[in-house]
Amino acid sequence: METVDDAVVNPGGPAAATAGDGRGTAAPAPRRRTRARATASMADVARLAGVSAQTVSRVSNGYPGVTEETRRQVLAAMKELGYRPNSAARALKRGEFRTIGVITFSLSTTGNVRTLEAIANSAAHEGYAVTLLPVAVPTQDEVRGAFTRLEELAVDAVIVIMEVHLLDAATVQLPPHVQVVVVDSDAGDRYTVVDTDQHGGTRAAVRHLLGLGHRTVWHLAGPEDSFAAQRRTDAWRAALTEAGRELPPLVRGDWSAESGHRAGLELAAREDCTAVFAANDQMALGLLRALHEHGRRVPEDVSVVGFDDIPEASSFLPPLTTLHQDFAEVGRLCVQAVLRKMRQEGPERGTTLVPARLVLRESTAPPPAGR
Amino acid sequence: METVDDAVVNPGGPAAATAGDGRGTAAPAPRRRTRARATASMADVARLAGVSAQTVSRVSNGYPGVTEETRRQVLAAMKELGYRPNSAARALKRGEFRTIGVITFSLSTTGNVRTLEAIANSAAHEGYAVTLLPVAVPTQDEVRGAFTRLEELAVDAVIVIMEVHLLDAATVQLPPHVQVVVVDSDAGDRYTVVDTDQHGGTRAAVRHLLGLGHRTVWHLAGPEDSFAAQRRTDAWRAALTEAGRELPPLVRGDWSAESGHRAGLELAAREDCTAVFAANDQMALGLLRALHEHGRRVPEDVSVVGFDDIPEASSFLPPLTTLHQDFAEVGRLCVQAVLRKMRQEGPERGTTLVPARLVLRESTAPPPAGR
DNA sequence: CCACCAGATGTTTACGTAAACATAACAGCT
DNA sequence: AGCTGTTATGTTTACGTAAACATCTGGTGG
Repeated sequence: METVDDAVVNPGGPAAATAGDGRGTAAPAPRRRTRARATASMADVARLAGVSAQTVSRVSNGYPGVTEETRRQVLAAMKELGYRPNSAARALKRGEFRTIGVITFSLSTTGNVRTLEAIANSAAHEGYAVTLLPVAVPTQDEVRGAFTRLEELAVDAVIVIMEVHLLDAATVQLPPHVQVVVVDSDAGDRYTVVDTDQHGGTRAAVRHLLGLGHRTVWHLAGPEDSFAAQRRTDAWRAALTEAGRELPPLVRGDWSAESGHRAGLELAAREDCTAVFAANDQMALGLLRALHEHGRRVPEDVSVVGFDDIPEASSFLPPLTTLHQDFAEVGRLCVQAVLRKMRQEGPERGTTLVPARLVLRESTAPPPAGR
Repeated sequence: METVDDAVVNPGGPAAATAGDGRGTAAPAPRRRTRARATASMADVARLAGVSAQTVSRVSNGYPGVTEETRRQVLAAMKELGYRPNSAARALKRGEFRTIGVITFSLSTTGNVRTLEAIANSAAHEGYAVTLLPVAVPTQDEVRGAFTRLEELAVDAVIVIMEVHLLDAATVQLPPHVQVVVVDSDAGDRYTVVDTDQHGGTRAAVRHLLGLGHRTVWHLAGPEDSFAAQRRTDAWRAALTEAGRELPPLVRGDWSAESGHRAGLELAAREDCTAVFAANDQMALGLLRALHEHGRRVPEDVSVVGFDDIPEASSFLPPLTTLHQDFAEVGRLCVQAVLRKMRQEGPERGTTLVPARLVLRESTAPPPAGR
């Protein structure tokens, strides 16, 4: 073990003996404790390459002012020792971690997961790492807990994938330099927000169904505490009102297929319901099952449109017409926005919307003849 | 903009003027550049509380040997200054980051996501953060890239959620102290592995179907490069052989519902196929659609069993009988294992299996009378 | 021929924390 | 009283890096 350090001979430093400054007064060199180090440091590389640590630093960071010859030597030494920069020391010195924290509710919804994935990819591309801050239950306490953990965490910025009022309520003070970007929120006046264009997407769905001849469109809504759900509901109302159609009573689910099934039982019982816009694909799946169980055919008797375009949507019975969300783009924009804020190039707040695209499959058709 | 910083008044530090130590010999006090610090350090807290930085450190870490009185004062000072420990400095000093890296393929499969989520939760519970290392495409180059990024990353351990031969092939040298735990692999002889009991689960599925009276069981397999898929296929073969049944030809998919649909078209055409074990629920979904399209009823004509028990499985048409994977437990065990390795308490290698549980729903029944 | 410049390289220092060691105060005992 | 041990607290130092500053070299132009 000891041998490692001992083997590192001073490779003929330029006779630094004369450099005996006034410091080493007495004491016959108390010989630094020779411990076998797990990783090589700049000093080790410097010693082996016969240069100063600073030069190693310059090479490591690709700074100019190093001869090609010297650079080669340093690189060789790095390789020999298996040198890896110590990110902790680097972060301490530089005051930044090159890490983005992502705080989100349980990864059970497709949207969050896909967004997270895109964020991670974009961040990696920009040389940033992503630290995941899971929040088990969407209660204020939990959120506050996550933020408290976050406060001590090594991150330069935070992307929040959830309704922001929980964030507001959690009276946590982030370190002043930590930037925040939010998904799934309407707080564009206070934060930088990136989101799918819920309104436009919903509008496209409703218009598609009305265009097929349906008298009106029912809505299977998501949970009240979700901003996305709320926006879709609002947009649905607006689109119907604008078209001068009757507004059917709202049916509410909680995003899960099971809740879609429960709600679907209600809808299936109503003869006058010929078109349903479900706030996500999972609920649409449950709805499809409920309709099937009640002998109502899709799309002959009832048309269904979903939201999200999860990969399975094309394998539903029948394949689901739905709104495709470009999560990859949302994630990418989040990272861009947060980096811009860190460089103080971007605006402090404002909302960026990513369009949703209607994907036509086989779950929609004109209403039954009689209607 | 600037106002923010300017507004941060020094909250009446105890006239630190007298602290003019003996260092500044000549030069009329070059006055350290008075920059508005973003965060308070231990020294700041110590000054305000009238103690040494070391005492602040002790309080911060909950070490003993501090009077209740002193502790209170320090805590008050911390609160007043909004002190947050600097994790970079801490990591540098301690030589550990309290962070676990998770490297996985695209988060498109339920299993990976759920495992990741459980890992994140368990890690948070243990005071560890999770850094996500996304690998866009499962090529050696990509994996190597991820590991290279990882090498410079601030992590103490790595959990790999993917077939490990890619890891082997990627000739990357992790820093020696970084521990590794693997999911979805058979490399128990070289690594610490945690996984669902693919074999036991598959066996339960096959026995269930045989028990219902089916002559044999067909298998809709996952992609060849997935270890989990391979294990399920092997186990399916073993279970049939053991029962002395005929081994039908293998049908292969790629995990996706779409591939399940394609493969399902083949199966649906065969009259002698009355029972199918699909390697995951998504493919089972596609299979259900294909069977439906061919007028073959489930479960009356064909029985189907899936694997995973995704939340939507209970809303399939019909609700799917499937093997429930306890991803939460897998994730928890990964974290436990990796922490144990870090403390050098655990074995270097070996495999831990988490049982899969057969969930009976409505997609299985005895074969049609004639068969 | 020398002052001066630019580029390459070395030296010092600080980032914030916590281990190791040092000191001080005091209680309990002979 | 004097010794010993215990507890609370302070001081020094090192972790690995990189900015700031210092030094050295060789060339250029007056």
